[in-house]
Amino acid sequence: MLGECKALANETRLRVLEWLKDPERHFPESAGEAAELGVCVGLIQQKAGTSASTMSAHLAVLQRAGFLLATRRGQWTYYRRDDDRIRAFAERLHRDL
Amino acid sequence: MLGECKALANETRLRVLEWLKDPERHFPESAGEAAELGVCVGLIQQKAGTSASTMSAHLAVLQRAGFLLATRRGQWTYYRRDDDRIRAFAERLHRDL
DNA sequence: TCGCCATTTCGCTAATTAACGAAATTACTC
DNA sequence: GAGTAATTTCGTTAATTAGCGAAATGGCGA
Repeated sequence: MLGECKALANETRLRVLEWLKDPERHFPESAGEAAELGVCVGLIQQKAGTSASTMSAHLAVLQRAGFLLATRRGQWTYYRRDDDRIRAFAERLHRDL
Repeated sequence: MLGECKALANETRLRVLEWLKDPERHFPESAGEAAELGVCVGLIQQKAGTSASTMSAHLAVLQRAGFLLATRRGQWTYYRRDDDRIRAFAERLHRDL
């Protein structure tokens, strides 16, 4: 609960979660192949306007909180939403908050 | 959204919200009279083990986020949950997150 | 009015979080 | 195996948040 809330308590991380709801729309460069794998760090970092290392840390926080899934494919790491766990968290909040 | 999440991103504040779900149980000293008004700062502060000023700041954060309602009665300020707005927030999170 | 009590505000210090660039790591490509 | 590109880790600095005690405020009651 605390970890999840802390993960959401940051502008940049909220925006990333939002973008990943519709990757096609927010990352048109990322077309085709890796659509269901998610979006690679470089593109997210570029769109957010942060350094690569900063974005890497943000994505790690979101992953540890259970909101994102990461898949390493060669030299790229693709991130996508873990909608099941996001929904589960929202429901737990609705029950317990 | 950000403000609400930040408000929840703190152990002490989460515990206060939890306690106020059942004031009778968690604040038996506060019996009777002011039951529906809520619980005064002093009792909450004492239970949490913080200074009065620290708790005052936490309660202000929760109030600004819309999770608590405050009623000043004489020299006491009583806090209680704003369950309507808490529920509304949980639902918005369920929709938008 | 005076003094007291609960609460809030102020000024400050410590802890946590965010950010960067440089260096290290990982994994293709040649 | 060497070179290259993407990502992560490391070390550091800046910004935000949490905490306290002391002082100020607001309101009761003698």
